[in-house]
Amino acid sequence: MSAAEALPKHYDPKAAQERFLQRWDEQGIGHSVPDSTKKPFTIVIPPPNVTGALHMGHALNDTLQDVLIRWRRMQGRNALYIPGTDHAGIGTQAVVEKLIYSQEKLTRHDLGREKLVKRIWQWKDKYEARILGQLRQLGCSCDWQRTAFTMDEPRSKGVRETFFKMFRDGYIYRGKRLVNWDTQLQTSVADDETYVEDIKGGFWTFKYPVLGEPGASATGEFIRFSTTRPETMLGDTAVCVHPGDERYKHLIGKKVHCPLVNRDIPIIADGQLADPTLGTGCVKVTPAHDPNDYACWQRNQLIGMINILNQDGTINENGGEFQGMDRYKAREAVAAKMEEMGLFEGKEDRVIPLKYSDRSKSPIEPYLSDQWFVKMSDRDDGKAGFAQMAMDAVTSGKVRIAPERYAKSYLDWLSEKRDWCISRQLYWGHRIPVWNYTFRDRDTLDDFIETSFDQFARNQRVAFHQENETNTLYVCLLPSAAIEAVLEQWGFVQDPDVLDTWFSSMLWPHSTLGWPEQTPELKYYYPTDVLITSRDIIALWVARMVIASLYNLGEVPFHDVFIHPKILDGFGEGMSKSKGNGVDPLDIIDRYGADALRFGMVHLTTETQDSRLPVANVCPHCDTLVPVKQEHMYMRTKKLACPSCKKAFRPGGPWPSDDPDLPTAKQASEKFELGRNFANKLWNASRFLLMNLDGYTPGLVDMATLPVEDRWILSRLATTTNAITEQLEGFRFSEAARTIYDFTWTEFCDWYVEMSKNRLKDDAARPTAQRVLVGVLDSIIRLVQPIMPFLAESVWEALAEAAPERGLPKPLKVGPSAVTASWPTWPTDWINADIEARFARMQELVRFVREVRNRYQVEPKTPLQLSVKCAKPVADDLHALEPFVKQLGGVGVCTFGPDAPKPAQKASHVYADFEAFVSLEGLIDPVAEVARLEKQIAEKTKFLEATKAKLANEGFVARAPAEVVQQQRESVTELEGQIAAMKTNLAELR
RNA sequence: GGGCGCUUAGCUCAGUUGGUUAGAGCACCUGCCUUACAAGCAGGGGGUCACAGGUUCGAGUCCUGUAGCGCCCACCA
Repeated sequence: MSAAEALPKHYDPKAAQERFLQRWDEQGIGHSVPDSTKKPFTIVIPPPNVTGALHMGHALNDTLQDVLIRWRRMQGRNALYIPGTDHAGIGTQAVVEKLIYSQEKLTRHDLGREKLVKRIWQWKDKYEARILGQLRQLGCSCDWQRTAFTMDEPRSKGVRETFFKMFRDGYIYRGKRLVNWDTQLQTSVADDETYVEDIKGGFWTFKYPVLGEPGASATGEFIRFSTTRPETMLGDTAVCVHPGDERYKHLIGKKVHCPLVNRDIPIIADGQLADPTLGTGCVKVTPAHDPNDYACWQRNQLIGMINILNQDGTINENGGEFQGMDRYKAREAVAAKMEEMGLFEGKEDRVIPLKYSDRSKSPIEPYLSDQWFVKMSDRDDGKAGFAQMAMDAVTSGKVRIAPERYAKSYLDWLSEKRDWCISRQLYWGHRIPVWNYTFRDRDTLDDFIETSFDQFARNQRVAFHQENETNTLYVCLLPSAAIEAVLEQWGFVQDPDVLDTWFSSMLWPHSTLGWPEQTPELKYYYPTDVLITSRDIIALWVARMVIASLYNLGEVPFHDVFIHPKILDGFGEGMSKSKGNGVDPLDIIDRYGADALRFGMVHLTTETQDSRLPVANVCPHCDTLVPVKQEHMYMRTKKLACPSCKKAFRPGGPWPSDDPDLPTAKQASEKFELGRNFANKLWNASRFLLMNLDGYTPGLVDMATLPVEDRWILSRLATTTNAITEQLEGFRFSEAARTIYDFTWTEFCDWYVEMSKNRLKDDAARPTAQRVLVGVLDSIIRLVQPIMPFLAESVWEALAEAAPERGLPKPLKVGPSAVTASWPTWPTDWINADIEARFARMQELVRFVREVRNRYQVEPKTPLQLSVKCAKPVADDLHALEPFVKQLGGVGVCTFGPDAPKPAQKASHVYADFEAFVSLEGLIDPVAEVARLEKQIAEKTKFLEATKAKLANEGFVARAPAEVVQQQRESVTELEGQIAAMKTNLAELR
């Protein structure tokens, strides 16, 4: 028994993964070093958050990246795929804080900054390892030696440098802004870190008494307004009406009295804030606690702004008698007080949307707070600001976004040119490198700058900003322990905040290459080639990377951005932790193999739409697939009974088990059977070859002397190779997967391999057949390697033993690994339309024979009289049919050629180039055959009429392309011939 | 509210600049353990391309509108 026969009948992905992951590590296939003789190809991973494990979205993203990397590497590019993770400030801190609280009942305030950060680093180490492990399991050929983390030493340097430069150049400024305040975590959160939920709330209507001329007392008139948050009345600084609203026109400019805090506030007109068609048409203005009101204040700054909240959500000293109350208590108290004063007009219940913090799940308060900002708008000197720079990069084509439509979201978002709040009130993150000191008065400050501070004023590592309103000096430093020490000696304190996570991720394409150091890597690999990511972070991340790269290096960070689809669950909803409908990629790898997972991912990556992934739980007791139903989502179902074995289990998913005795199901999805089956098919085709390679000798294959099937498969191979190359160039991943699948399965396995069986038994034909078979298989392995690397490597290894010298047309000694093999290219004249047409005729003949077998239900051993009258003889090609005819077993007499005899009682089949007859003697009732023929004639006639009608249409003949018209004409001729032949046969049969 | 998509076979999806009778995988039916593969082979059934208009010689494909679904952004005193 040969080694080939010892190969298992099924491809074993687990064995392959184990074996080749280790070997690739040893070979260091992903490791890349600058090499001026080769062109680089670089991709940086969108760093997954260290909050948790990879999900299917990551699997998709990382697969696509690795496909491009592996493909370009085969094309001879020096491919670098940089792996890494993101510290994900709020997310990670929240997860760890929650964990610590649940286990030890300690808050971050109990622990303090240093201890908490230490604990988060431990968490990070654990999850980073897990993520990188998953990435490796996926088969990603990353350069593990270049693994980066957004908070490691080199990346921190980049952050510090960038912040310093931006501070120095005036792009970073200190501002008081309204932020989403999480009163529980006591931090501001970004808009994208919040979600909105409808809750039952109240809708109160109150009135303020209108005052007369300045200083005068109440006029007796009232102005009515409504609110869902009465407590904010403590911070009202105006009431606002629409300038065109006749009801209130006479009141504009007058004042009302706010009795809660004993304050007189103006009535202003602002068309953007007040809508005369809503409610009373009048709104109270609380600039410090409402985004719209804040915007109104920006337009009308004279009205002032009053903050009424403490950081923990209680009312501060500006709230008068309500000071110290929680805001929700104060809401009721304020409403009661107003009622007491007779200023309450009514309350209705109303469902109101309330913004929540994604992390703490507590309601967000709009809160006035001191923050750091990056200026996005255009500069005062008229030069393009950051937002404009990023827009120009795309409109000029320096950065191409695919699919194209996403360029619009990118441009739309940037065109708002909104400044970016970069400070976060957290411990976990890059500490803001600014020290400040607030002086007693302006003179003291000026004096300090002139004297003491003078030693730093021109220091290249120091930048400072003097804030005159508060007499505060802000000093930003590049790392310098000495200067820090001096500052602290003077009483300066470092800003307690950390930077928004995106501030470090925006540097990723260059910080991973060592920037700000001028490393050889930066010089060689930068700019990177392609960025692949999901559409939800186009604005947050992609745009900012463009900005940061242009600012730091004057170059775009990448030339192409590919936005991949979103993976939805079986019901069309996005996968998320909160819905509990996620899938662990490792479950899929475990069941179907990494190759199948990758193939599935590539296959679903179409340009137009997102893809649903119906999921099933695998019963841990009996392996039955139990489809996930919608009601299992949102973690509602914690226990399921297997419909087959009746035993209980917990549905699979990303949430932790709270019942250790209940086994957890793994998850499965039929979608990955496609890839698994394909892997198996290719595996078995390889097995077949290996079993038939005895006596294989490498040798030059001469195209001119090859039989038709060889020339056909090579023509198809060349076409397929070209197609896949183009598809990958255009990020048409799904098409590439389908192309290699169809070629391998249908053309190579179903037709070519079958045809080769006969030749392999013929001593004269065997050597060439072996060479072509091996050559084509070798090419298939190469074409499939980027998508299914473990499979490719498995087959490569097996072939290396049996046919170490192979390839078309001239065999060469191959290298040790499919990963480093070259991407195929072929002579253009291999593509041969005539040969393909000839072959198509043969396929038709074969299909006829098969149809006969199936239609007439011939018993396997019953001899069948078959005769094929070829109108255009293809005698030279007939040898290729033998395996198929033989395969049918029952065909006794089979005659081909122009003079093939017609049996007396026969079924007839008419094709474009031939007529075929099968003797019906003893098989079926001729009456049925008559009926079949009549039906077929009717169908063909109907189509013929339709075609003729088309040709009779002057518009069609005049305007359709000539070749289309010609096709129709040929179709008519052919149909007429076929119908005539059928009629003759019908007459004979009768 | 603004923007972007989607709606094609029972399910999941393809469908090039409009052009012969709209495809695949799974599922289904029939027959096969044929010496690579039953995770397979051969054959077959199944679609008014969401709906209504329009442009065109010709529409799954282009335009307008309607309905349903999804995503992004903004907002809701």
